Amino acid sequence: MSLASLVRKLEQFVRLSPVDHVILNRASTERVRHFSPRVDIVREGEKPKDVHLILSGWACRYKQLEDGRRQVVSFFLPGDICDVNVFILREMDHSIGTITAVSIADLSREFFDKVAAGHPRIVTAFWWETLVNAAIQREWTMNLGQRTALERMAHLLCEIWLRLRLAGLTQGDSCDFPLTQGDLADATGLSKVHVNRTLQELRADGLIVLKGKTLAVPNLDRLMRAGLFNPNYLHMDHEGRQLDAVAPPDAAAG
Amino acid sequence: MSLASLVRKLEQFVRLSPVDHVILNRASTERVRHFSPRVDIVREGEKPKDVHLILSGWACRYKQLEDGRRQVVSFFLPGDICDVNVFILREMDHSIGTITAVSIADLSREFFDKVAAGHPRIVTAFWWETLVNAAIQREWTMNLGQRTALERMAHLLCEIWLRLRLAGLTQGDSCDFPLTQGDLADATGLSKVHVNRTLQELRADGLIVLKGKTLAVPNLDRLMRAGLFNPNYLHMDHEGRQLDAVAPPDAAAG
DNA sequence: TGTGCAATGTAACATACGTTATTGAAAACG
DNA sequence: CGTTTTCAATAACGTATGTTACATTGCACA
Repeated sequence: MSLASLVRKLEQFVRLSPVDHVILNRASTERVRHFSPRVDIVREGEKPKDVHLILSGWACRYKQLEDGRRQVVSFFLPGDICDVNVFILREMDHSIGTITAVSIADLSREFFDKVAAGHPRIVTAFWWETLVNAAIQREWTMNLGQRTALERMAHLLCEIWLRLRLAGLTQGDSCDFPLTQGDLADATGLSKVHVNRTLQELRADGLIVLKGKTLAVPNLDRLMRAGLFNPNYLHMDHEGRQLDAVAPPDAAAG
Repeated sequence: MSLASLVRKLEQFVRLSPVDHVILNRASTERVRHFSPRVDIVREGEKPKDVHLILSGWACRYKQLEDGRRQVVSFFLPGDICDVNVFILREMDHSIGTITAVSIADLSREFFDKVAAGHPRIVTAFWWETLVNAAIQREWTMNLGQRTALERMAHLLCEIWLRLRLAGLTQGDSCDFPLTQGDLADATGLSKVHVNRTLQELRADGLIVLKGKTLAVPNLDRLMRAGLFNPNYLHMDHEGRQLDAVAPPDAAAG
């Protein structure tokens, strides 16, 4: 449906040329697939073939132990790219599953080769995406290692909120929120029961309004304080800073 | 001192040309700096300028909350590259500090530009390094979120052991191990006291011999089982699989 | 070659969070 | 349109791990 979220996000950081837009647009409409909620897009152990761009819907990366313990290690929102250049690796070390119904575009190795050879601004934008994803993963490590249940949950909600907002998917102080308490448990390393307790506490403190599949954040600052949330790791502070490409000019001659 | 660990690691994955060797060799001898144990190389909030290659010694990435809680989010061993292309970002979202005395080579933006323009095998190797680091960070998320203290510690020790072995830094079943119990606590999200208890238990089970600054692993398989350790995420299984570059042939004409 | 400081080890006690179980309310479904 | 399944809510109870405190060892350095 919407390549808009990706472009909106990337352009926050690098100004893309008209040709860049055409390239991205073509790539994201050529090979589109649709998935139901709660199914796997990719499974651990498979050979990675294409890179997936989330066009609509929510998905997650997760890992599982033999005894069934499951950890969600990241969420994918519209506009997110699963892993630039994953096909370099021989096999997947994790699975990717949908939360809601999802449409994705499959981006081929050839697409990335073409980008690498002739579209340095997109290369820079993809490196930015890669570095931010790494930063998010580090922050999750911090979240699980050091924060209490309440802080952890507040932090996660702040992150999702800001990422949705960057993708243009919030309306006023509320947004769609399809995660179940079970999903939140798998993502925070807490039990479902304790997730419930924690959400009750956040509600009681007036930090969130969560009902059905809608989340409202009446006061983001307060929620951020509760989660000891420092947005620096999302590297969103780039308004007006329209970088030129990182690759040298001559590489752009393709 | 030793560029060897980096080259050894990368060549596990991609065959580098003689010219590639020269490039890497020059980059890693030009701008070398030395640091004492327990000092910061980079601080959160600073503008990233160069990329750091660890030539010798151990370092770590860490994040800290205002109240002092500290999480080590990764360890750097000889041959590790801190973050390919970090200078794309406006400021660091974490700090990098030494554990032991450390020497690093500073790799400039120009170096990466040159590599991107004319050395596709190194580009591939750097993407591999980047993707593996991301996989390691995900596994840490899993480790902190789902594993018990004993599993977590065993898992961490397995990872360090295998990474050291890949870098050629183990001798038989033992290796240098400069981490204090405090470091292990910060990395595993456990208290120092509980780290001590956990190490005692691993010792009692004959899974490790840890004394002074030396670690021995008498039976890696048993330690791996104790940590529910699946090495797939390190993507080391590439013997004989000498990939050609990912970038298209024409880009190699530099 | 002591002497001081950092690192390790241990005990007693506290608690945040997990587990199991049950209930009611929504969704999903045939 | 009833039936089934999933999800949320809550209670009672259990435990892995945290906290505080102090003793011991080891090592850097004067």
